[in-house]
Amino acid sequence: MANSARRGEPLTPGEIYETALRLVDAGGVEALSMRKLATELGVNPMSLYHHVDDKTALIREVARLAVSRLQLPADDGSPWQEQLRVLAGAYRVYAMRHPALMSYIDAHPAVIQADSGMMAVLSRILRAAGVPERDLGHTAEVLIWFVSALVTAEGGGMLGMRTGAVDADRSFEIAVELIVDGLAQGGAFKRP
Amino acid sequence: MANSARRGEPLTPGEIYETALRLVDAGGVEALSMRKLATELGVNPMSLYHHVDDKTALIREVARLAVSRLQLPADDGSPWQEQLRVLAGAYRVYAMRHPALMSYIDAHPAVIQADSGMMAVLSRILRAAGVPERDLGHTAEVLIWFVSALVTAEGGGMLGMRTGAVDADRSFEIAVELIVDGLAQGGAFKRP
DNA sequence: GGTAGTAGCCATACAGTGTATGGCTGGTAG
DNA sequence: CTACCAGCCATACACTGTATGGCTACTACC
Repeated sequence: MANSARRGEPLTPGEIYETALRLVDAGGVEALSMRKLATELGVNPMSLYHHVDDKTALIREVARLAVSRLQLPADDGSPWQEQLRVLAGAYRVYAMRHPALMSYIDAHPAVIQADSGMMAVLSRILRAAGVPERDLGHTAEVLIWFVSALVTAEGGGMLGMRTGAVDADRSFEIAVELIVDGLAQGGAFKRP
Repeated sequence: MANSARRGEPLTPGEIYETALRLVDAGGVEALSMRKLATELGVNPMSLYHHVDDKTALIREVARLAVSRLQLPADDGSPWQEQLRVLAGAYRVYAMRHPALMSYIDAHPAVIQADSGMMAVLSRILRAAGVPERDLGHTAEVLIWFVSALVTAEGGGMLGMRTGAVDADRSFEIAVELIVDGLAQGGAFKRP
């Protein structure tokens, strides 16, 4: 394997994705260009294509890398209401770490086919909340989109842009409590 | 005013925005380029700049045009639960007409500072639901993000991509009923 | 009526993008 | 020793947004 003329060692997928993630975090997805990434790595732009199919594949891998770092809370036996609050909080913290990437993922969710362990944890909690099996998928989907949109908006500084409301913590609290109350009520799952 | 060499009449903002909206609806925001738009209008690309500041201003105007067509239901005296369902449904129908643009607006809400009449209608309904004045802004914000994310996802064919759930109508129904129940419960607005 | 001003349009050019193509080099398998 | 090929790179193409400057024909004013 011939290594680079201007670098000591060959490129690794790891450093490519890490560096790309850094660029995205710093300037948004639109600030990530193959040329900038290459310069950052001290390498010719075309060299990247020996490790990555194309730019969309690169971003998908970067997204996967970020998602893999989502810290999911374990089942601690506490009531489902509390576990749901904790899960939402964890998702929020995670989103604040990569706001630009979150915004991209929201618009291109194909990048993550299976949401790592997120779906499993959420399903368990929803079952505990009494959501019937036939509505589990739909409900999980809805809740992920709800929370995802909200934390992405907050991370992108887009909260309060429509209404002037400014206290993000309060908005998030209201959001979570609305969901908890709605689930507890269970009216959405009544047999027709 | 010298009119075009290759067109009979001067460009109008109207036809520019209409055509741009058509392009966006057809191929997404990324399919809208100044050159394509110009060709579509039978005009030189640079001619557009006499009517539009730059591309982001163009998109903002296109978004405004689309938003102005949102059909908001009037107060018909029915219970707030019902009015909220109708409002959500109207938003959904509207979003399905311009899915690509919705996705863009969700990621760049700065394009619409004041959501036309949407905020007013929503505020009225929330007041009727008993949401205290100090939480009105936050709650409205949260709900708009909730519903907006969901219908954008549906319009973009991104629903079911995370969980495999496929019945969009059912997902939407669950979403709305969760919100209605949550508001009715009112636990989110209890004094600390 | 003549003239200055300008609205509208266009040609050219520049810096940037993703990536297809093909060639070089040096380590490794047979 | 030879063939192969992983890794890297130089060049090139089509595309993007838009800065600059020039042309033309209409309007406003003297």
